[in-house]
Amino acid sequence: MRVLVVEDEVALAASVKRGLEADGFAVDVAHDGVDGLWRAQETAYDVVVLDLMLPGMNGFQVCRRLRAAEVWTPILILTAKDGELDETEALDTGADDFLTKPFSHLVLVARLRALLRRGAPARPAVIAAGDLRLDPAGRRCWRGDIEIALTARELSVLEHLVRHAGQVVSKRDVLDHVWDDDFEGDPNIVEVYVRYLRRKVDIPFGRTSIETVRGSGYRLAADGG
Amino acid sequence: MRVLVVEDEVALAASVKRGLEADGFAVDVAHDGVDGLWRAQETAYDVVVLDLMLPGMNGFQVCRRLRAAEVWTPILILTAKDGELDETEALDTGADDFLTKPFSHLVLVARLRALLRRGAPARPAVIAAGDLRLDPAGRRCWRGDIEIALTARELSVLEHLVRHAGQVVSKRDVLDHVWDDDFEGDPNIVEVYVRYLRRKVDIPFGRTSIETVRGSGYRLAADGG
DNA sequence: CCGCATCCTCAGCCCGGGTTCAGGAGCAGC
DNA sequence: GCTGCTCCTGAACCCGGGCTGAGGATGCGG
Repeated sequence: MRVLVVEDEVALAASVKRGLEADGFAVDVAHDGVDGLWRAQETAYDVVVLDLMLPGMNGFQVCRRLRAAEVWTPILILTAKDGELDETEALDTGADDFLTKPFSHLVLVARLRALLRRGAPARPAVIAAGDLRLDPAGRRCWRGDIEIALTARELSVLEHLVRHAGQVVSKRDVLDHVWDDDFEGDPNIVEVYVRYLRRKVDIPFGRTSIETVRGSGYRLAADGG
Repeated sequence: MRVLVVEDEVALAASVKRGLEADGFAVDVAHDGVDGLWRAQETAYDVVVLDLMLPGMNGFQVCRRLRAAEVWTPILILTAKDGELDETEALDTGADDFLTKPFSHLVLVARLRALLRRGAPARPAVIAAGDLRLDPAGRRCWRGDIEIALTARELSVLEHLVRHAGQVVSKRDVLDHVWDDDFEGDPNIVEVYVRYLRRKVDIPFGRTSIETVRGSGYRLAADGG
């Protein structure tokens, strides 16, 4: 695991480096924002530890620039102040976690490992069944290269189907996962949305990805039909 | 995707609910630990967001109880304090991730999606007797590589036979396991379905996997015929 | 305020398939 | 072979799950 530590306080940087190396990390250190930004772009680090207060370019800027450059390496922000503003701003700039100084070595390692466990955020985060792709975060959907316009509900229903591709999901199941607790309407709504979906993702392409399993529910073909 | 938010601060809960709904989640809210525990057990949520500081029962307790009750829904813990103890303890009690308040909406959503992505890996769970395979969850059946279309009843009957392959199962037994308790119709129905099955899984393949044991019942050949 | 997209309701239709039934075939004992 | 079972088989009935089109309600942007 390769870590980049961007920290201008030499003593602290050295201490962190030593600690992390003892825990089996390979550690590089940058002492200012510009250098940190450069290294983070040039090298495929598994995680970046980024101080906020830096000479030249501060942590926020580094973070934003990295994300702008499509670098999605997990970033843990270090902040001296315990200001709410710092924290929210840090996370809004695309950081994945933050830690307030002073911090214990144990916590730092725990958080780094947590970030690593999650792995690179795989920003697109699309799920797929065959050539039917779906980006839950971006609320988009494609059949092959063709993007399909889906409404929020349609996409939610399809998302649930894609996440269980190959398995039969009952209408009750869809209802429970896509609609609120307090939905007490006509369960027929599921059939209606399946129909909407078929009209958009199957029929125009001459496919049959959403199969009806009479008496049980629906099944999205694992290969997308 | 169905989310349960357990959070006693009404304003925060409402804000989170609104935010998540805008991102296409179906959100239920519980305002104390007892309610949260109850709902999380009763409903198949895809993920639970759990505040630590709760009236009645705190987040740790809720988390531990859920795991003790064999509920493995991913849990994201929210903590106000930035205590080292909180974090490690949270992960020890079976939580899957934690987030320190205040947090940005973006980060919350990103983490929830990360948890969902890790979600249940869709186990195949097929049962078989020789080259006769059957996927109870997917409601599908194959003889070798050839898929066989079975109706719900047919598949239920065959499933019971496959689960007892090599043993004789009586008609009464099949009736009891496949049909409702209150079924008081013609027991001949079992014979009828055995016939349907033979027509689909045996005859076209020149096999005899379902043997009649006169006076006792039927036996599915352990090697699939 | 109007128009449009989205979400949901409703009622009618169709057909798959679960069940029943009656008669025929096969097996066992005499 | 005859009798009395059990089991097989084909056809017919009919219920209800699933599909569909139309239209009302709601909310949002212009």
